[in-house]
This record gives sequence, C-alpha cells and structure tokens, in this order.
Amino acid sequence: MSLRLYNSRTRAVETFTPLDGNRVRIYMCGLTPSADPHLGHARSMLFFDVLRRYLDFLGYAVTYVQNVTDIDDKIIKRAADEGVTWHDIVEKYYGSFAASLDKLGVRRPEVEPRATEHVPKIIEIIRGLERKGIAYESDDGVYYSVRAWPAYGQLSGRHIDDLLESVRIDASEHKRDPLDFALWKKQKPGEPAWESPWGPGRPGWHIECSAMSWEYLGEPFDIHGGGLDLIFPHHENEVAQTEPLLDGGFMANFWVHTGLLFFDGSKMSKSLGNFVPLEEELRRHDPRALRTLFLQIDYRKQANFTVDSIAAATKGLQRLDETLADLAVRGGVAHLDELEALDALRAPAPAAESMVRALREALDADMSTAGALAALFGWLPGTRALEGEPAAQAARALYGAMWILGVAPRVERTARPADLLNSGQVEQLRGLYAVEVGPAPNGKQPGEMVEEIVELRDKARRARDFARSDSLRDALAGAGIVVKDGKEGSTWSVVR
RNA sequence: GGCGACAUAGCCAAGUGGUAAGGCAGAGCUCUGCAAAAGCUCCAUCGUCGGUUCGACUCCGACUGUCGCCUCCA
Repeated sequence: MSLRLYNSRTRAVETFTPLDGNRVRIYMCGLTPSADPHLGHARSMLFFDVLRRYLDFLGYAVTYVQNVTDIDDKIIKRAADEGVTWHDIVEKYYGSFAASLDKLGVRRPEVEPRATEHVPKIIEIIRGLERKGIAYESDDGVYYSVRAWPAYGQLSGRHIDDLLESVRIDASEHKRDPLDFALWKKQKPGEPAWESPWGPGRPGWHIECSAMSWEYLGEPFDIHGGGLDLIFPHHENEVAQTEPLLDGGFMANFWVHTGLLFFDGSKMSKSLGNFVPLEEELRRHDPRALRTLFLQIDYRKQANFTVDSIAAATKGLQRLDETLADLAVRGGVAHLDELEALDALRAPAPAAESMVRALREALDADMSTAGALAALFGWLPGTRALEGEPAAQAARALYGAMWILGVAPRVERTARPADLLNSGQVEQLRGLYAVEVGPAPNGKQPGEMVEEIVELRDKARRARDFARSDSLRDALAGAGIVVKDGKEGSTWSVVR
C-alpha cells in the first residue's frame, strides 16, 4: 500500500517515491497579490495542505515552499491606480491571503520566498540561458527563445506550430518569435527596478519560480504544484527555463495540478470578476465547512461553488463533530491531542481498524479525499455502541483522521463556544441576564451567563413549568444560543 | 481554428468489466413535556446512439451538451 498520484508530466497515476530517501520536497505556485484572493485560490491551497498532512502522517520529512510573486504588471498598475507603492499592494493583498489561510487552518509553508528577494538567482539563470544561446537581449528586455529548446511544449502537450495559429498572440518587434516570453523586463519610466547586467529592470513572470524552487529545494525536486490554469504557459515556461541548465535532468518529478473552481457556471477569475472573495466567504461560513466542501470533490475536477453545497457540507461536518464529542465522553477522553491521534492512526486499535484502512486506501488512490470522507461516515454507525476504552480509541482515531483532512475541531473553540457570540448577541444576553438574574458585573463572562440561565431553565423543566422553560429557551435563541435537551441534561451551542 | 476535460438520483458528488461510496434534502419509525439534535430504515441503473464482450455505467466509435487552456489567472 503506497501513495499514488496523478502526474501531469506523464499523464498517468504513478506510485509516489521520494527522490531523496525520506525527504519530500514540494514547490507550490502561490499567489501574485494584485487583487483580493478568492475561493478558487483557497481550493488549491487546501488540497496541498491535505497532501502535506498525509505525507506527514506517512512519516515523510516534508519541505513545502510556496512562493509570492511580488512584482508584475498588475501589481504595478494597481499601485499606480491606488496611489501607493507596489510594496504596499503586495502587503495588503498578501496579508489578506495569509490571514484567510490561517483561518482555514492551512499550515504555513516552511518557506514563503518572494521574487524581488531573489534577483541574483534569477540573473544567474538568465545568464546561463544566454550562454546556451536560449536567451537573447533586445531593446526592452531579455527574452526566452522558444525555438531554441526542442522540448518546449511537452509538459502541457502543446506544439509550437499550433500555438502560433492562435490568433491571440501578438507579434512584437522586440521579440524574434511571437511565442518568446520575457525573462527580464527593462525599466520603463516610473517603474520599480533592480540592477542587472542588462541595466535596471525587473524579472518577467515565470522566472521567479525557476529561481526560488532551485534555491530552496535543489533540482530536481519531488512535487511541483499549482492550479490547472498554470500549466500553460507558466509551468511550461518554468520547465523551459530550468531544464536546459540541468544537463538532461528534469525539474520536478511529479506535477500536480488542481482543478479550477467555478461560480455560476464559469471559472472564478480575477479578470471575469465573478469571484467570491475569500475574506467575505470566511465571514459567512465556518472555515472547516469550506474545507469539508472541497474534500467532497476530486481535487482534479472542476468544481462549481453553490450556496446549497456549502450548507450540505456544514451539516455533514456537524455530524462528525457530534460523534467525536460523544465518543470522547463515552471514552472518558478529556483532551484530544494531535500527536496522540496520529499515533492512534498509525497503529489503529480494533475499534478503528476498518476506518483507518478505508481512509488510507482512499488517500493512497490519488488523494481521494471524497473517499476518505466516505470512509469516516461509513464507519460512524459502527461506533454507536462503543463504550470505555474502545470508545476512547475510536475518538482518537477519528480525531486523527479529521486532522489529516484538516477538519479537526479546534479545541479552544469547542472549549469556549461563547466566543462565537458577536457583540450584539452578547448585549442581548446581558439584557436577558439582567431580567432573570440581575445586573451582570463588568467582568462577567458570556459563557457563565448562559450557563446560569440554562440552569434556571432546567429548574423550571424539572418543576414541569414548561411555559417558563420554553420562554427562556426562546429568549436564548434570540441571542443566537440554541439549547438542546439530552439524556445527560441540557447542552447549548451558538449558531451564526 | 488547435489541444483537452467533463456529462451518475431533487442538489453536491465518489466509483468499478460482473448488476452503483458518501453528504445534503425528502419519507417512515425510535427517543422526547414540546422542540431540537441524534439513531435506525427507505430513496438512482450511471447524456444519446451504435460496437466489442458471457456480461459495460465502467472499453471503443459517433453524436449531443457543458466547460477549460491557447492572454493575466490557484
């Protein structure tokens, strides 16, 4: 049993074996922060986050590099439009992106290198290409000569002559061939610039990834990732820039591309303007529900985002959460620890064996996260009868499985549900508390107030004063707090 | 025009040459003062038409439809 992944380079599912012992080196094309990041960006980051987690679980030492292309035409234009520097634009949008990924529970990469901080390596590669006769200088920059590299087009399956037929490529008097692309752009008035052998200027798009992957991972490395829309021209060009300097070697062993996200039936993209801003979506939905939604869809397929699908995912996740909580209670597990949970998965107890086997089979088969989720849901009914140690084992295994998928509940969150209340709801709660108990002192925690009111309601229920108990329940519901009566007493949670 | 992907129940969505995972919604039941939650049970023959095969939803071909890349894009 071992991990198999679809490799865009060979167009086949292949067994994944690291190039260098136990080390797995991954380079992921991050973001060009020139506008608000959207849900589509999150989708690919989310997939690679799960891949990383699974590789971790399998015992590999993963190095994950995700770049920031912090200089390009759009950033410069945006800066001019907003009257700020290019750097301000990068900080603004990259900051928003990083904050959103944190909320989504995407683990930070080991390295987040920026193009502008790697100009020396970029220059080194361009010079190497010049020496090979593959790059040439013209009046406005340095270009890559597509015809000088016979393998050009192999990764994306294009033929130079087919590309030429495309009506959308503009011929330029600065290039020898319309398909040639810029490695270095000479400075135009008002543009930011870095020193180079060709005078002040800036890197073209594509070259930064060749430079930074080489710098941090070495060549060749194991996995190069990105959205499917990057395969051409971006990744094709990366290969073309890198491999001529490797004496017959290749750049990346596996190329893994994630499918694109659609909204209202067409691709979510900056230029079409039909995207769902990530920040906004995260305000509207539980980040873990978004993760669950994407887990249900094969990572390579295009996915259509709808409001209904996110609602469905939210419900499904709740069931996992509740079962986990039940198992923890029945097993007497006070705290669910991530490392302990992963150990529980590596050597599964009888209660969890079938689930762990199904989970691993699914993930091994080209990261079928949908199958992994099905493995969890299919196993839930069998856990109902577990008590004591088996329940504890099941709880740990479930927590570990949810951790790999990135949907494990955050402990501090479940410990303090009242933190989910917004300020308006807290005000309502204070009002209610004042009426039922008395004015709340300043330091009174919302959670304590809820507890006391719920206790009042339980007293009423025990006294069979259902009118009062129902009115208290309604009042709490008005503040976003839902009370549910179970065999062990009443529980409450916050809904948004 | 070139290259490519996809078409599975009300919705989202896996999957296999031998008679279809899962989630949501829906129906019934259990529990319950009520409600909610939860649990149990039920709910598709896989775009159309041909072909290969003992047998295809799964392979091949044609067709129809949707979408992507070819320009910045996760």
